[in-house]
Amino acid sequence: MIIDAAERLVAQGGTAAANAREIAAAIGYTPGTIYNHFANLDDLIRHVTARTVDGLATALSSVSETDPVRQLHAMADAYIAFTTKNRRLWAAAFEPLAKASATREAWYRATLERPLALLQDALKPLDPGASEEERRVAALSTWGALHGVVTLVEGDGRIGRLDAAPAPEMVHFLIDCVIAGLAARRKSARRNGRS
Amino acid sequence: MIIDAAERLVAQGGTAAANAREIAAAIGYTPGTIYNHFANLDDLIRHVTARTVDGLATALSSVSETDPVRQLHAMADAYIAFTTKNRRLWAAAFEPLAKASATREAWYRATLERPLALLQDALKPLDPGASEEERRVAALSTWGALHGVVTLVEGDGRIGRLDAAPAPEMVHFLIDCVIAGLAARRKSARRNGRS
DNA sequence: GACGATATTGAACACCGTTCAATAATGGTG
DNA sequence: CACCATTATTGAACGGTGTTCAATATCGTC
Repeated sequence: MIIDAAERLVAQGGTAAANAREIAAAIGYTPGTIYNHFANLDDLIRHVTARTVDGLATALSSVSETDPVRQLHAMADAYIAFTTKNRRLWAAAFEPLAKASATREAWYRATLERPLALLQDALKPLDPGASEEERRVAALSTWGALHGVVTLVEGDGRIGRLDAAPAPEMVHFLIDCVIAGLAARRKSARRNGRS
Repeated sequence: MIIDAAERLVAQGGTAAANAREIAAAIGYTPGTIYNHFANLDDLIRHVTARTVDGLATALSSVSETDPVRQLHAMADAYIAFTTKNRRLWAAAFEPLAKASATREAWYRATLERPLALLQDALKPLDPGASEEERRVAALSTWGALHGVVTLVEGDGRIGRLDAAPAPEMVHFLIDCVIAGLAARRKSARRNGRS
């Protein structure tokens, strides 16, 4: 319930709008109550972020193309669609923590792993020879690439809104690059006498 | 002089440590003075960020390998080295603005363009047939990819510090992907009967 | 030395996250 | 039902923040 209210406020006005007094007012309580259920505001917003990440994972998992290349591109589109639709929620996920919050709790790490696992699965058919470790690196690199482009093109930090092509086009370019990169790796691995 | 002090404080303790009273104390003035020279704190930190971006551009421009592929990888290394060495300054560049600051002034946009232009030049030999526009997209995508990986692996926001290979390895993987992607594009362009 | 322009001040304002003793509501037990 | 222990909620307070602005000090120039 508290998380609901916080989520709504962040979605509307960013973390700045989701202050203790506003959240409390939104649910008819007083600020003190929040601190009986969460260690601090960062902790609360982290729960909001967990939901957001879960939402991304759901959005990504609802993509199901048969062709691996199409699948990857469709996931990239879903990623862009989700992050632009939930702009402020997504931005909140990357804001600095005032106090080092407990971002290492098992349940929270597991949440962050979900979208990563989906990406990893999608990459599998494109690089069948790779180890789990290699695939994880590829998946994280790909996620990072998507994230970075969105930040640079759509983000409104001190660096951001750099003039360029629309984000989807750039992201598709990068996806094609990753596909080409994986293909090149397979080829060179075969040349060096691997399985 | 104000910028100097702010830069030092951000480098040491992040933007949280660079508050008006601390900055003023560091230079022997009072908070009010800062507001005679800058519209607000965001504006001041933006000047700090401009310096940081300039520093990155300088770091990137000092890379000069003869082989284009080596050049790109060396630039990626320089990027990682710079952003990890100046962790807090770099993080400040992507923090949200409290009040929509004037991030669109010409001199500021020009500063942001500097590292991008260097990347664009480095990409030139790898995709000689591309238009300026295409190259800009490629450069921005590449920057985004680097940025995203660093954020995911080294960032300490609510999403960040995801377990993976060290950032340099992942970044080199991505650079190889971009190179492969550009090569693939050249090939397909030639196949389709281009110059 | 006097005067206008400029720079600096410091106290105040509104707001923030957070704490905690006091208070209210709750629920199980005889 | 009455009782009490447990739990939840409160609201006032504290120290901190960015920011403003009339009053003050400093400076350059004639």
